[in-house]
Amino acid sequence: MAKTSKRPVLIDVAAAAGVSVATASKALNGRHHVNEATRKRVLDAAEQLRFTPNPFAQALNFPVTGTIGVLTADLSSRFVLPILMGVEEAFGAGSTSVIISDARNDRVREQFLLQTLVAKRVDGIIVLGADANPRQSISADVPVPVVYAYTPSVVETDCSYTPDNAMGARLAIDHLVARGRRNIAMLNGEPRYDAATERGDAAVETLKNHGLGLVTGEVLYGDWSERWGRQGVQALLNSGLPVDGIFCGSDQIARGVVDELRNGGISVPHDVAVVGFDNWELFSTTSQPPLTTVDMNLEEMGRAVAEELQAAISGKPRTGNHRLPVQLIPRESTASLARGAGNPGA
Amino acid sequence: MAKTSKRPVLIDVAAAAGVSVATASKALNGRHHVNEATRKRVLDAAEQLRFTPNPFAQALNFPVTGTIGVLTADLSSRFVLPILMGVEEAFGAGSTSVIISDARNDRVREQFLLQTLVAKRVDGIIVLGADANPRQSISADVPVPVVYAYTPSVVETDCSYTPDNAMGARLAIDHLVARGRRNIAMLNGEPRYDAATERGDAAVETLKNHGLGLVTGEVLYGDWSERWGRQGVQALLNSGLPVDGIFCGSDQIARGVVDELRNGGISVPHDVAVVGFDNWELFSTTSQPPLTTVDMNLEEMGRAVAEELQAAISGKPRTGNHRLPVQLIPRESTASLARGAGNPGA
DNA sequence: CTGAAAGCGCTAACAA
DNA sequence: TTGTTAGCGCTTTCAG
Repeated sequence: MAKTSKRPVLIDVAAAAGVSVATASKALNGRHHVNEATRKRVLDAAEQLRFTPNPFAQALNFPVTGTIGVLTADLSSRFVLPILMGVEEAFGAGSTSVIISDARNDRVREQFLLQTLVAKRVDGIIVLGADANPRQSISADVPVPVVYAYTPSVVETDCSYTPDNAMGARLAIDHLVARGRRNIAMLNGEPRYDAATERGDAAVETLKNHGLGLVTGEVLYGDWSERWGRQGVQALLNSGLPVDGIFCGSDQIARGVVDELRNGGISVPHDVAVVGFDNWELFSTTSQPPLTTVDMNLEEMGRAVAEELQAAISGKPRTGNHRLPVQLIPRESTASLARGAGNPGA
Repeated sequence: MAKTSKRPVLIDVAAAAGVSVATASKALNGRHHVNEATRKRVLDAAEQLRFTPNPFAQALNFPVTGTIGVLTADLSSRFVLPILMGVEEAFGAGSTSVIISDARNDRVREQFLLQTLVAKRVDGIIVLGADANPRQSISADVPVPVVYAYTPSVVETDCSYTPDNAMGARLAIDHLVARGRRNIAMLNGEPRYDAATERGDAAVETLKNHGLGLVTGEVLYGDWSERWGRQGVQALLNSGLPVDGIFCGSDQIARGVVDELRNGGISVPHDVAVVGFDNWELFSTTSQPPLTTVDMNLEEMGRAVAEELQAAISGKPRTGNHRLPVQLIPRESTASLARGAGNPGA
């Protein structure tokens, strides 16, 4: 019968190289005790036939399968995607494939997807949360290592990576103070999010270390919207307080703040310097002026989590919640007055 | 030696049920000629042992592997994610896993990832583009079916799904005309994108069918930004033309348009009705007023592409570029004057 | 209706 | 250094 042009398998390579499958296997895998000339012959044959080993057959012989699962709470979340990209980058180049499953904020669906991942024999699982509040642990439901990203697990011995929100607040406040601002207010997001409270608390503490306090006495909490940014500015203006710096819990808030200040005829950064949070470029770079903001390095977080999972899979698990350093991205909303377009005197 | 608590395998199930592996296999897979009582015993045993078949062993016996690859040009693209979600939804529930790889707009990297996917024995590949311009075909480089989404392949016999941009423009213009607008302008995106020209051309043609023409004589092309929306409005105002409706090539443009009209003291929708494109909710719903816009049903596209790939894998391939219907989402930016907050008199 | 045995493609003892 | 052989876990003829 006609030779159906199937993929070449190891036997074909072995035959072409005039050796046994065992030798071919060893040669291909760089194992010990293979004559260099023989190895070369095998490699050439494999090349010629465009042979790629069947990963399913390989997986059958090994405890690890070369696939990991990413379970997202909500794929459409703004914070999930950059982390996913980091994960993909860390694994994608190598021989590990990344299977994604999106729970769509549904616990039942999540449990189902988890079982599916386990059935597929993933070597490990990354859980990507959409907010910073601790979540239920899945580690006990699953026979493989799990690493949590953005959202930590409530179980302290699980391994999680979350952004260092406190560090972000510290950088922001230090920056404002270094820019000569002393009358600082904070317009924060929703207090039910740990991300908000961590930033708020750290801002207060950092100010205290500078011998300062918030000009409003306390952090102003609202939601994460532009609208709240605008409202907050209104409130500040109405209060008559001498504000010269505003630290916002998110770039969206900051965007509203900057817009409303402009509407009120107040110059940013000359009269008031503004710092955002997230470095969501859609807002931070198109704002007028562009926003100084805190970047959580989410892609980096993805990479870190990927490496941590790799380590756990190879038997070197780490535990606890790791705070990933953030960085300040200085832009014009806090530019030095000397260089700014504002009043050059003083 | 101690029984290391490994996963149960088929032999274990067979033993527990007191049958041979062959029978167990048949029972589990609903094959012919298995006594109902026996089948039940096997199923119970499997349940008890929490047995899940090793997919790698299964794949070794079947031509299909139950995994498909998604190759994205740019994971961070706004258009890619919704499609990916649709794909994930269509496959994720079933037994097919979705492996993602992000080429990051790098041809070399793309080729590499492609080979990796092939090496992993995916049953098929979905190529997710980030813009509407036709792209190079990969179908010849790869021994499995390929379906293109958003970005069609230049090869006409390849199978692609793209949004029906012309339909979107038609819906938008029909809607404006139905709202009584006769002096319509179009502020479009960059002309080097097919998405822009398709929308522009269809808008002109639809107006002609209504016995109308663009108030500016021709489509105004710019880029996809808010800034261009604002500039465009300025230009229209300066021209002194009696504009009462603006169709925008994107929601970002529309957002700029609405903002600038408001700054100019012109009421939306009373004086000028505005229609956007994309239904990017970040802009379309937060705009003041919220934007009537065209939704490309990208998640639906993801589902359609997934089904098409399924079909192709099971030997029923289709070819050609399929235009996916879009829909108009009416919001306040084109509300009826009678119901609007504007001048209630006529 | 059931089971023994072959084999999917590969790796790893063990001989030679 | 190389080849022979026995599996990995499963499905599937083919006898019984």
